[in-house]
Amino acid sequence: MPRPRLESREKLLPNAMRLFWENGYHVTSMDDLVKATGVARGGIYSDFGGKAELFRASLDHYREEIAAPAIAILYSEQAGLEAIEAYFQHFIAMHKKRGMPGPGCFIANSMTEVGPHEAVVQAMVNAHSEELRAAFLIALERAKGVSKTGISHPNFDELAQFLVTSSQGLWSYARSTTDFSLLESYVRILMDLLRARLA
Amino acid sequence: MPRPRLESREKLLPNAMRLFWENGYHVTSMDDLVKATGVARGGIYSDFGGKAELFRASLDHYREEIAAPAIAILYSEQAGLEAIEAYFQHFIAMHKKRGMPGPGCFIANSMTEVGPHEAVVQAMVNAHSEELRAAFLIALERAKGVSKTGISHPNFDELAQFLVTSSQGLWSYARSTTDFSLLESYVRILMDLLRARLA
DNA sequence: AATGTATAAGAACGACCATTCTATAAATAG
DNA sequence: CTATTTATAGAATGGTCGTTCTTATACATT
Repeated sequence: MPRPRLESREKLLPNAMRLFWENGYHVTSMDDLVKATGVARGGIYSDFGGKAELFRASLDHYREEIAAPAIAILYSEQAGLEAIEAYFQHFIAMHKKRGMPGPGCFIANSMTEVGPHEAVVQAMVNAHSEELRAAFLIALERAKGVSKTGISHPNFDELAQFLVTSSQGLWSYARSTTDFSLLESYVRILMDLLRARLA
Repeated sequence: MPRPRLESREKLLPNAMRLFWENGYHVTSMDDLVKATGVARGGIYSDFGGKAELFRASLDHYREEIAAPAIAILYSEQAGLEAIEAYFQHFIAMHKKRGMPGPGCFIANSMTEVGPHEAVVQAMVNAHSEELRAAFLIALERAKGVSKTGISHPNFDELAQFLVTSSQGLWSYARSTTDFSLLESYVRILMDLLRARLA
């Protein structure tokens, strides 16, 4: 006898994620969410409990649907440095499609806006950073494998964390500039620095 | 006949700046500002006009009182790379004093939270980034001067912009981690990469 | 066709917010 | 002392927000 699940309900999370991602937590109102998702107020509350919970679910959804496939690139079979470059190009291609200024990285945005005030969000952000750091480390060690070098190896653990930290800056910039080439330039320089250090 | 300017009024801007810096625009209420600054509601409105204008004035105050002295380090007489390292150490020392997680960079925070929704703020943020980029470029060219190198020079304009972009990530992280050594590690790796590329 | 449930639409509520306004005190100038 | 200006304290206002509640509708099962 139950009425079947509507299509709008299935798209609730992706649509909510997009709003929070683009506009942030505080600027996005429940009214915005109702209008953008096509789901009634009551539906959102019965499915998620409230705005804060929906935000957390959106962040989880981002990690699964957007971040995870990107991180997977770092585990691909290619040589280490090429995988790192592909990781960045993957995100940049997304911003090329959407136009600038872009939404940046939902997780990086949340780190700045709500992380310091919400322990749960902060934990999710840190978990993502740790995942990303581990993936960078794998790729870096593959790059080390083919190094013929002269100078001493860098500290790869620190270098992996550096890549995580540094790339957050790129996503911040993507939100504030219309100059798309800034993103490409960042990757060019980053790869140049890595190659100079590891070659 | 006029009543003299009170001390609390003079500290209005520094106190407001601190609140916006630590908590962001939306989380900071006029009530918070009244309590933290000791200035009556009416005083804030007659001096600045409203919350949005006070925020902009706070951002300007940050550029003058916090950012400008830091940027000045990049113009100091020391060799280029040492000036760049000193710039980062200066900000890190501030976070060491305050404890972690720290406030990050007020401008970087604003870039993420309000930049995309407020054209005036976005222009201020971009102006700061441009100043910082120019200062990094000067320091880099001083570093180039002493290079004895083998490989071709990097593109210094792009490299300066890379430093601006990358460092925004550092300030984001300062807001979300209690691990103070992450900041130091970032600078160690960054300097290591620069030295390997320019030496 | 009748029933029961899940949904939509939006009214209603209480809290909070930015802003304005009023009343009052403090301090200087004449 | 009086007048004037500047400040404080906080009440009042109007709007918006998140949340809850009510009513009506659509649909699958019986």
